[in-house]
Amino acid sequence: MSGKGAKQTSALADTRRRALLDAALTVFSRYGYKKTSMDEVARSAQLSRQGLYLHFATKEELFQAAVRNALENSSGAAVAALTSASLPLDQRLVRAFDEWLGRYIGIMGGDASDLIEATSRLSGTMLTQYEEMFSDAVTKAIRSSRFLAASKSSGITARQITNTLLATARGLKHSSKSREQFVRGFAVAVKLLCNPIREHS
Amino acid sequence: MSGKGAKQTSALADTRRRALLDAALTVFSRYGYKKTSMDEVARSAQLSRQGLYLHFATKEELFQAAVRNALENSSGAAVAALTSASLPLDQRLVRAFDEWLGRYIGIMGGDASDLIEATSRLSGTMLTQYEEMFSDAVTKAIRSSRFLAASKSSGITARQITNTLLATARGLKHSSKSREQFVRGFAVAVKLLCNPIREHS
DNA sequence: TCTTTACACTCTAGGCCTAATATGTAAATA
DNA sequence: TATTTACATATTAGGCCTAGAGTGTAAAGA
Repeated sequence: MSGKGAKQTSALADTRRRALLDAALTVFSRYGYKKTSMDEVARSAQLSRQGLYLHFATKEELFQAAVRNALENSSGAAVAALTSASLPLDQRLVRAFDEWLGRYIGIMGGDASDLIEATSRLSGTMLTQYEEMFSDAVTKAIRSSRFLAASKSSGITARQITNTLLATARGLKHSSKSREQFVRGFAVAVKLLCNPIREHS
Repeated sequence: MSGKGAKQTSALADTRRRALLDAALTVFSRYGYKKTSMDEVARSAQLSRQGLYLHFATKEELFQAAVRNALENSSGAAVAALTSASLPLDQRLVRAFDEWLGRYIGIMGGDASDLIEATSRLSGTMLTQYEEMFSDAVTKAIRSSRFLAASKSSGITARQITNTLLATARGLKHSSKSREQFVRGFAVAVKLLCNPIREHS
C-alpha cells in the first residue's frame, strides 16, 4: 500500500495523482489561487473537470495536496543531495538549495500575495515544518563535514551558517531571473563560505 | 547656494525641506502611494496641506523627492561608513548595509506592490543608479582591503563578493522582523566571509 | 513673504444589480 | 470502475450611480 489514506491506491494511480498535483502546482503558481479554475487545472492535466473531482473533493483540498507534494518533492530531493556522501560539501549544498528554492524561480505570476495568503490559510504550518526539516538537514550536513572546524575559532555555529545560506538563497531567488543565474550566484556564496576548509586542508 | 533648483534656498529652508521629505517617506512607506493623502503628510509634518503645496507642486513630485532624499541619505551614510578608515572592513560592511537596507526594516505597511509600482513609474532608473553607486563603493572597499588576497586563489572577484553580500542582505531583510535582528544576522555573514583574512593575518 | 482658509474639479469607494463564470453534485456512459 | 455530460448553487466580474474624500488653484490673513 503506497497511499496514505484508507482508499486503496495502486502504484499507477499514485503516479497519476502526482502528475495531477504537478500540473495543479504549475497552474496555481502561474495564476494564483483564486484566479485558477478547476477547469484550467483539469485541462492542463489532460482531464475533464469532473475527473479531477474524483481525485480531489474540493479546490482547497487540491491546493493543499499540491503544496504538500511540492514540498515533499523539494525537500526529498534536497535531503538526498545533502546526504549523497560521494560529493564534497559545497557541491551538495548548491544542489540542495537548487532543489529547495532554485527550481521555483521564474514560474510564478504576478499575484504572489494571493498564493501566500492561500498557503498560510490552507496549508497551515506545513511550510514551516518542511523549512525546519530542510534547515536541520543542512545544519547536519555542515556539522558532519570538516567545514565547521575551520570556523570554530570564530565562535560561529553550524546553525548560523545555515541561516546565512538560507538568507543568501532567498535574496538570490528574488534577484535572479533564471534558475541558472541562481545556481551560479549561490555557488559563489558557498565557495566563499567554504574557503576556510580549503585553506586548512 | 545649497539648493539644486533656480529658487534661492536658505539653509533653514533646506532643513525644513528635508524634514518634510522624511515625514513624507514615513507616511508613504506605511500606507503606500495611492492611499497616502497630501493632508496626511502635511499633518505628519506639522503643516497645513497648502503649505506643503508651496514646497512641492504635486503629489508625484513630492514622492519623487522623498525617494531621492531617502536614497541620498542611505547611500551617503553607507559610503561614509565604508570609507571611515579607522574601522576594520567587517565592521564597516555591517554599518554600511545597515544604513543601506537595515534602516528600512519594519516601516513598510502591507501594500508593497503599490510602492514598487509608484517608484518604478515616478523615479525611473534612480533606484538602480543608487544601487550601482552603493555596489561600487562596497566593491571598492573590499578591493582596498587585504580581504581579497585570501580569496584570490579561489578565483572570486570583489564584485562577486559584493553581489553575495547584497543577496544575503536582501534575504535577511525579508526574514528579519527588526533592524537589530538584521544587523546580527548580517554580522554573522560578514564574519563568515571575512574568515580568510583572520586566518591568514 | 510665508502660511492658512475657502473653493471648483477629479477621482476613488462602496452599494446595487445583472451577467457570467466557477464550484460541487447527481445521473449517464464507456 | 473510471470517466464524461448535465444541472443547481455560489461566487465573482463588470456596469452604473451616488457620496465622499482628495487634488490642485485662487484669494485672504499673519
